[in-house]
Amino acid sequence: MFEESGLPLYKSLYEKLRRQIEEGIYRSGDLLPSENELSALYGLARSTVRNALDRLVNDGFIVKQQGRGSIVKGKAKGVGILSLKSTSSALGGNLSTRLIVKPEIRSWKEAFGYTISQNERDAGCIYFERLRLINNRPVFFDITMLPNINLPRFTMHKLENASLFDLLRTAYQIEVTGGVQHLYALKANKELQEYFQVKAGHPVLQLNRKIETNRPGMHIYSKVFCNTQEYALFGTF
Amino acid sequence: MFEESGLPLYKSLYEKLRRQIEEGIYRSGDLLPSENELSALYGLARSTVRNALDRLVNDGFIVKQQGRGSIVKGKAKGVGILSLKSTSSALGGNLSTRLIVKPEIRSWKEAFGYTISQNERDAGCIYFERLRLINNRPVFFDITMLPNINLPRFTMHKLENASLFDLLRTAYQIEVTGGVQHLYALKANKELQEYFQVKAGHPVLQLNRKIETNRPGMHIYSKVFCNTQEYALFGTF
DNA sequence: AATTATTACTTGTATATACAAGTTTTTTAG
DNA sequence: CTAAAAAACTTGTATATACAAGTAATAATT
Repeated sequence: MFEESGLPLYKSLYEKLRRQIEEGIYRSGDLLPSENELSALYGLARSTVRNALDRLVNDGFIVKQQGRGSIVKGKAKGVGILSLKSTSSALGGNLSTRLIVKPEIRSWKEAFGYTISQNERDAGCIYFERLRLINNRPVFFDITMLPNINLPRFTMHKLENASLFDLLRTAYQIEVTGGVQHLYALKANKELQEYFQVKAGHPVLQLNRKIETNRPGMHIYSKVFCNTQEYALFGTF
Repeated sequence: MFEESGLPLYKSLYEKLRRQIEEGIYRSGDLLPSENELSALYGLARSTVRNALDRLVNDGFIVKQQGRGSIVKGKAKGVGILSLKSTSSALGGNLSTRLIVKPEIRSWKEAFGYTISQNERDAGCIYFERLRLINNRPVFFDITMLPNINLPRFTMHKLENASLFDLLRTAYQIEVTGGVQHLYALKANKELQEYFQVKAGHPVLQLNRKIETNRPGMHIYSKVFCNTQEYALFGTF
């Protein structure tokens, strides 16, 4: 079944099930086929199936219950805090992104207070700024920096919506393994007042993150400002 | 070695290694004994050792590197956002907690906008409020609510520092499995102005959380206000 | 018909084995 | 002494097997 993909068997099964959940083939509350059924279906040992399911549990796609089965949750865990959600109504397809600074190669200046390694400094910095709008109203302003290590044609990709981590995972096999984050509440400065169309003194949420990946020594540095008046910064963990 | 504990073997090993890391027997950067060594040391199959190590990886205590070994990180992942850290200097032993409302049994009114199940409603609500001070200056004010299900003598325990989750894990075998959180920046109201000793208009960070546990249907509801002027809300993930 | 006991099915725990892939140390060759 | 090759480690992937523990469906009993 999975022979020619080059990926490990458990990873192929993980991606297949993940895709099926994201495409709605399995819906929230559904039971996945049992471990023995998946084992027979794809000709894998039960341990291999369990390895794939363990990762789906870790990523928040399913929960398991002894005696019952694997229950689909339907949505992935966020990366720390990343996802966003309306405080009032469901967030439809009204999310848009405006690139303030298109992805470009720079030299490193600073990384929001986090320390960067010599490797990262030598590689140079991919830098971009985005303003995100919900229903055409600006809600998030974020700055992202990452080292330019083995990322051919990165600046060619569109960086819209929340696709950065999907792009890194599917195109470069880079996965997020963890990180640290710092949160502040502050008053909007002039730049943010302009971006968010708010008055002086308006409270704004600031989120700084240093994100670890499965590439040793490669981190993603991110700074997000959020106008939480109508929309909250939302996350699952 | 672990026969009489009643716990599964992999869990006993997990707890043992976790304890050793937290007590500083293994320091950050150290290598744990290899899987084969642990296997021989405690008379366990390598799979069982790997099960324990996988959990240590998930909890952020170690990272593994193929060909090298299991490298100790030394600090656990926070529960979503929970830990706190000074923005200027290292946080010494100067953290103290003042119980504003001692743990008491109430009936449920609301749960910070989150929906609670009928089971939880029937069980009643354990409620408490805490003010946390760093160097005798108030920084966090939090309200916690959880259903009173099979928690004998809970209100007898001291709830100081960040011990709630340790208490639940060690005394009641309750572990956090995930959750959702919402973040806002807002201006301090009169109550918070008093608690934090700040002026009107001061920006304050608010964090609402619904935390899932390994007990199906049991959640912890938490609301935290934070004065981030000197200390940031800090978390690892 | 309702209750109880049994059975079948589910995930959880545990062991044993084998080889692949990556890293470090040791040995060997120059 | 240096550099390459080999060996001896490490974790990663994969299979096969067995029984325990929890849940759901079925059969038996009252």
